[in-house]
Amino acid sequence: MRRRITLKQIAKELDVSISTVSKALRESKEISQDTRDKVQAFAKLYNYKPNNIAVSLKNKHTKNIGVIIPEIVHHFFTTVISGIEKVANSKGYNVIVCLSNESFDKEVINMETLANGSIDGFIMSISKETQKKKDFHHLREVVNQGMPLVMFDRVSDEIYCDKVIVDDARGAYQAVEHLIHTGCKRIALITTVDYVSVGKLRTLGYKNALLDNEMGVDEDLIIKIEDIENCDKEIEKLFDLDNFDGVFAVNELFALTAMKIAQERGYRIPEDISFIGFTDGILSKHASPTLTTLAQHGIEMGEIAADMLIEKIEEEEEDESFRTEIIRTSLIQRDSTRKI
Amino acid sequence: MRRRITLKQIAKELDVSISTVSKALRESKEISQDTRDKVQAFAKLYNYKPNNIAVSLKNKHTKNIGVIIPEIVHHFFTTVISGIEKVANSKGYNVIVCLSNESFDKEVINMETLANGSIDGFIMSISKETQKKKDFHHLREVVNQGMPLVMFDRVSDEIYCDKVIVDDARGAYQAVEHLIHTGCKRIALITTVDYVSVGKLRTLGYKNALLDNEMGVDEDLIIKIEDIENCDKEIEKLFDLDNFDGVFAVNELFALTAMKIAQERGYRIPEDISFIGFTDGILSKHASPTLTTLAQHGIEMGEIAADMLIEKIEEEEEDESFRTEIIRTSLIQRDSTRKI
DNA sequence: ATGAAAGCGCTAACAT
DNA sequence: ATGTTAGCGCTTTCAT
Repeated sequence: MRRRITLKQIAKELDVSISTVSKALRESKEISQDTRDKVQAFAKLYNYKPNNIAVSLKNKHTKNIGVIIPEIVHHFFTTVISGIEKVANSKGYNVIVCLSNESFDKEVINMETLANGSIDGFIMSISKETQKKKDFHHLREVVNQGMPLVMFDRVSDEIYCDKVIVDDARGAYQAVEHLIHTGCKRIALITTVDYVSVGKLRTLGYKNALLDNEMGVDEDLIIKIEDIENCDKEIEKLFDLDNFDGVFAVNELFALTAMKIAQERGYRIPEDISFIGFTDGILSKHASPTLTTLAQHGIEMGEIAADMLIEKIEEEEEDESFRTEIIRTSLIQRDSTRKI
Repeated sequence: MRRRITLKQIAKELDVSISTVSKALRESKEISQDTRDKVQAFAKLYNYKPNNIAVSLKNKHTKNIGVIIPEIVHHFFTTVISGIEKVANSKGYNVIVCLSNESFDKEVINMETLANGSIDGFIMSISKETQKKKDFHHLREVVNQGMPLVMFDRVSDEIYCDKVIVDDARGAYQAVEHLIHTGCKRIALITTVDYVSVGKLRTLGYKNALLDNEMGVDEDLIIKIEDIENCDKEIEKLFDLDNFDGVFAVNELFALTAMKIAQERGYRIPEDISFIGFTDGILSKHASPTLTTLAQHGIEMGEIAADMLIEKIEEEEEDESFRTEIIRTSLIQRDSTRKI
C-alpha cells in the first residue's frame, strides 16, 4: 500500500529542490527540458497527483460548490442537482450536497460548516421552516462575507443575490387557462399553506386566470393542505362539499391523489373532471390516465444556477449587481385533460 | 463586507501570539482564564470560525466523504444518499456527491479528483459501463492508497472492501414464491441484460424459486431488456407471444409498463395477471392498481454504508478485514397481487 | 536553470 | 502562562 507521493519526496529522490519539481510539473520553461522530462517521468511512474487541500489553502479557492436543498427524495430537487452537477463538473468543480430536511436549524448548521472554507459558493433552496420563520440571518452572513450565493425555486426577497426561479404565477395561470379553454367551468385548486412561497404564487396565478376569464373565485373550491401525508383526507372533503369539472393541483402528488379519489367516485377523466398538476415528475408520466402537467425544467434551472454561481466565483472584482433568471414552465399535455 | 477573520489577525489585535489564541480558543488550561476570556470574547465578536481547509491540511483528514453513484434521478439512489447524509452529518462529515451517469470514464475522473485529498473515504455503486467492462483499476488504486471504500448495491467481487448489498437473489425468490403461493402457474420475468449484476442475481432467484416449486423454467417467459427507454416495445412482444398469469419485473418501471399494457389488452389485475416489482419507489405506491414490490431499504443501506466507512476512517490502525452486509428485502403487498 | 524562502491558516511540541 | 518554531503540501517571488 503506497501512500500518495508528494513534491517533497520527488524532490528528494531526484535530488533537486521542491520548487524545481513544482515548476517542472507545470511545464515552466524556467526549467530545462531535461529536468522537466525527468521529473515528469518520475511523477508519472509514482502516479503523483497534487494534493487538493494544499492547493486550496494556497490558492484560496476549493473548486467545490455547496448545494443545500430541503429534501433529496424529491424529484424536482434531484433534477436540479443533476443540472448543477453537470455544469459544475464540466468546469472543474465538485458538488457538496447538504440536506436541510426542511429544518431551519439544520440549514443554519449546514451553511456554517460549509462556509468555513470548504466551498467557493452556495446554491440553495430554503426550507419550509425558514420560509415560515422568515429568519435569513445565515444567508445574510454568508453574503456579507463575500461568498457568492445563488438561490433557486424557494427564494427570499430579503436577500440580495442571484436567483433562478420558476415563473410560478404565470405557470399556474397557464394551467388554469388551459382548463378553461378545454371547457372547464368550475375549477378547484389544491394548494399548500401560504407560507410556502411557491404555493402562494401558484394560488395567485390561479385566481388571476379565473378573474381574467370572468369566472370569479369561489373560495370553497380552494383547499390549502398543510399535512402532505394525509392529503387524501383533505381532498376527500373537497369532493364531498362541492362539485367541479377541473382541478389544478400545485404538485404531482395532490393531483394524483385527487385523480384517484375521482376515479373511485366514478368520475371519468377527463370527460367529467380534468386535472393538471404543477411539476413534471415521474409520477405524472406513469399515472393512469397520464397527468397533464407544467414542466419546471429542473435540469435547466440547475445548469443556470451553476453557471451564475461559477461566473460570480471566478470574476475578478466583485460585482454587486444581481440577476434573477425566470424559467418559464411549459405545459405537457397528456390524458388527464381534454384535447382542444 | 467583512472577510473571515483568522487567528493571526486576532493575535495581532490582542497583541498575543497565534498559539496563545489557538490554545485559548480550545480552552487549553495552559492559558490564563483572563486571556482565554478575552480571546474568546473577541473571537465571538468577530465571528471567528476556523478555516476548514487549513485544519484539513494540518490534520490529514477532511471530514468529507465522497459518494459516487450512477444516477441521482433514480429514487433508490437518492434514498441511499439520504441515509448516508444522515449518519455522515451526525458524525460531523459532509457528503460530496458525484455522478458517473453510468459512464466508466466519468467514474474514473470523479474518483481521481476526489481521491487527491478532498475526502477521507468513498461510498460508491459502480456504473453499468464499468460492470460491462469489468475494469476496476480505479477502485483498486484508491484502495491501495489506503483510502477506505465501501461499495453498495452494484459491487464487484474483484475488489476487497466493505460492501452493503441487497439480497437480490433471495428477494427475487421471495417475490416469485409469493406469486406461486397466490396461485400463479406461469410466471414471466422482465429483467435487464446480464452484465447488470443485480439483474443477473434477480434472474437467478426467479429461476430457483420456479425450480424449487417444480415449475420448470420456460425461457420464452424471460425477456431481457437493454434499452430501458423503449421497454414497452419489448414487453408488448412478450404479451404477443405468450400467455402467463404472473409477472415479476426487476424494477418498478418494467412492472408498471407491463401493467399498463395488460390493462390495455383487457386483462384484470390481479385476477388475470399478478405483478410484482423489485424496488419500492414512489411509482409503485401510486400506480393503479398499487404495485406489490420488494422494498430495498435504501435509507438503511446508506446508513450502514456510512457507518462502516466512518468506522474504517476513524480506526487507529488499519484493519484488513472486510465485511459484506446483506440487507434483506421485504415484500410490500399491495393490490397488484392476489391476497393469500 | 535552479533553489531558498515566504506564506496560505492552523496545530502542537518544545522552549522560556 | 506565553511564545517560538516547525510543519502540513503547495505556489510563487526573488535570489543566485
